[in-house]
Amino acid sequence: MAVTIRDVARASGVHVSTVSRTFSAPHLVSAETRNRVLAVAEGLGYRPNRAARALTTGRTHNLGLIVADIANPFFPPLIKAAQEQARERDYHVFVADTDENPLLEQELIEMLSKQVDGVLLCSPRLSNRMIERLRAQVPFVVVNRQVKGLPTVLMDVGQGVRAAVEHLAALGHRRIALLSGPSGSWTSEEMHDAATAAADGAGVELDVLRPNDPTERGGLSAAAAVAESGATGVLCYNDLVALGLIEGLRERGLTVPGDLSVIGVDDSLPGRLNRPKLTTITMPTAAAGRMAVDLLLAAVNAGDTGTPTLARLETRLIVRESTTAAAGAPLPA
Amino acid sequence: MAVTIRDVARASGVHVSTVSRTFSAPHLVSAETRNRVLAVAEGLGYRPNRAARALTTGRTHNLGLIVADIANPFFPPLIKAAQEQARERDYHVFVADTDENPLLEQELIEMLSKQVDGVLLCSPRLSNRMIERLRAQVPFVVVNRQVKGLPTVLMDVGQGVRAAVEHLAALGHRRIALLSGPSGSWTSEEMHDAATAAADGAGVELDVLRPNDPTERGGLSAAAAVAESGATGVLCYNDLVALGLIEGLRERGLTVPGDLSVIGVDDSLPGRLNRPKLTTITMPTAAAGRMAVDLLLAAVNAGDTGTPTLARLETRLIVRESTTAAAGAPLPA
DNA sequence: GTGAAAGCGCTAACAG
DNA sequence: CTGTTAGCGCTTTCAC
Repeated sequence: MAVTIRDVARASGVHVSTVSRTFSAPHLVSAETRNRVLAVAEGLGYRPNRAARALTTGRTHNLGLIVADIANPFFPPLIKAAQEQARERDYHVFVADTDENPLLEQELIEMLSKQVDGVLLCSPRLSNRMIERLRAQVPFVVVNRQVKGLPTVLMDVGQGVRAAVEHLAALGHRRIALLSGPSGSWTSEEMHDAATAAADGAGVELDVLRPNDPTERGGLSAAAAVAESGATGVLCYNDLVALGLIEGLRERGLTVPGDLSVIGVDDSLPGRLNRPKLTTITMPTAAAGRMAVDLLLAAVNAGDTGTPTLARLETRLIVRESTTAAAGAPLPA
Repeated sequence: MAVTIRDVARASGVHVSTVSRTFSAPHLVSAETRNRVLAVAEGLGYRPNRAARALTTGRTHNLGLIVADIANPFFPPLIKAAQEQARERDYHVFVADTDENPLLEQELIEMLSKQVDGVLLCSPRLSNRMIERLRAQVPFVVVNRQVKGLPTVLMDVGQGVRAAVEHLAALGHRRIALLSGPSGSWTSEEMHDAATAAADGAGVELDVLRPNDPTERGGLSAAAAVAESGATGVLCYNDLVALGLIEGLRERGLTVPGDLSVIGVDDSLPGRLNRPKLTTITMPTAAAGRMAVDLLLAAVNAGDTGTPTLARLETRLIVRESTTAAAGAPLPA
């Protein structure tokens, strides 16, 4: 067995509770005793057992982070930022991948609930009803979806989408296609609404197309429909879809941005490294991860009272190389 | 407070120990009692508290997974596979990012050690000495580095590197550059040794160049050196470096594979999506993640006795579009 | 097959 | 400021 509080107490000639206090409420211990205990603990290599502590305090100092797909380049920066922020606040984080499967998501939440002080739900696939039922078991913060009454971190794609549509319109594109994402995706709905409004405002046509899949495969298989739509500008659900689309268009002899202008979402690594460099909408995923951790910790420590917070993070368009003036249209001044 | 074993006991008219057995040793309970307890537990929404269980059993059913950089596309598939494998075996996993910082790595291991049954160390930056010291606190499995006496999962880059060098030689490249990785990287050493031997065997020149950084920036800033080296074939530490290099070369008016052939390592998403599609060496990261979990669990359950295991996973060359015959050389039959 | 009792490592009143 | 006592939720002998 590892060294416990009892070993330290014995070796430093004090009672266990004094050792306990040395670690969890140092100011209640005389400097002299404290130093002695600390020295002994150090020497013995003592580490408080957090699980045991959790049993009495009711605080595990652990968080759960549940994402749909770790391998989707959208998530790693968020995961990285979240676990870093948590660590700085002395929390550890369980990361679990639901494989886009709502049932698994629910099961994971339930399994984890006893072991964490709160759960970060990123782009959950669970129904709102289910989420509201589960919240009795453990505090949540939801990222990238709006659930009534829960603290939420939203990345305001609408902003970026409007800018994107206006950008395309300014380049002379009169017909724009929107390759939207999986049904049930909050982001996809937001994009749809913002794009519709912006297209209306800019006086351009908007075709809404639905790929199978929020990945390069989805984009690839949507290429035919895009080509037939007559659109010269395309806004994609994410960078992966955009990259797949570009590939699919190329297979049809269409070039980007020569024949069509394409815009992605996420500002992901593959998009930045692609040729042409992808024009895209930034998603502040790292900031969202940090903010979500802070909101969760606040909810945990405040005991879930108070108005549920809603953090809206800004997105913006980054113009790179995959968009240019429509054929026959003059470059804007 | 959540519902405990005591609530279930009371509600089903049995002693707590019977409820306990129903969950942890069902065969010791009569079918009748068991069903009743189960039904009551279900109704009450009871979930065993794993932390409390850990206190008596000494098994947390948690694992730690420590990686250098979650955002590096090499890791997400490994993380995903590892946590999935763990989940199937009823384990949860803490994921922690060390930011390539050995001190942080050590601290994370120590903090996590009491809370997990074992730790997966991926591409650790810690010294061997330190790792050996820490192993007293918690069982390890090391991925992508060889530490004497510890269970290890290695991806045999050497294999792929030999194939890569031979591939370049067969295409008529007489001078090959190796853009190796950070010092202290086991993979980089392996690549170096294998490349040297293979170049020797194939009768081609090998230049070894050291980029700053195992990322696209490293490749970008190595472009000048590569161009000056006179090499017509380049093997890079990873896909990111390769992609950065290609970009840097292009800025110098050099095209790939027209002027130089470039090979990466990892078979990562950005490489697959790039144009030209990157010729690369597969790293079976997902398999490594699964295998590492199994080795760790075996070590944990065997009590760390027995010969430390060494799993060597195969790598292979995937020829895509970034390599072609050297200028003036005929395509091989 | 089930109950009683002790204890895992730690914290939290309560005394003193 | 420090020791005493009880107990967190669960498992595990040991009886019966």
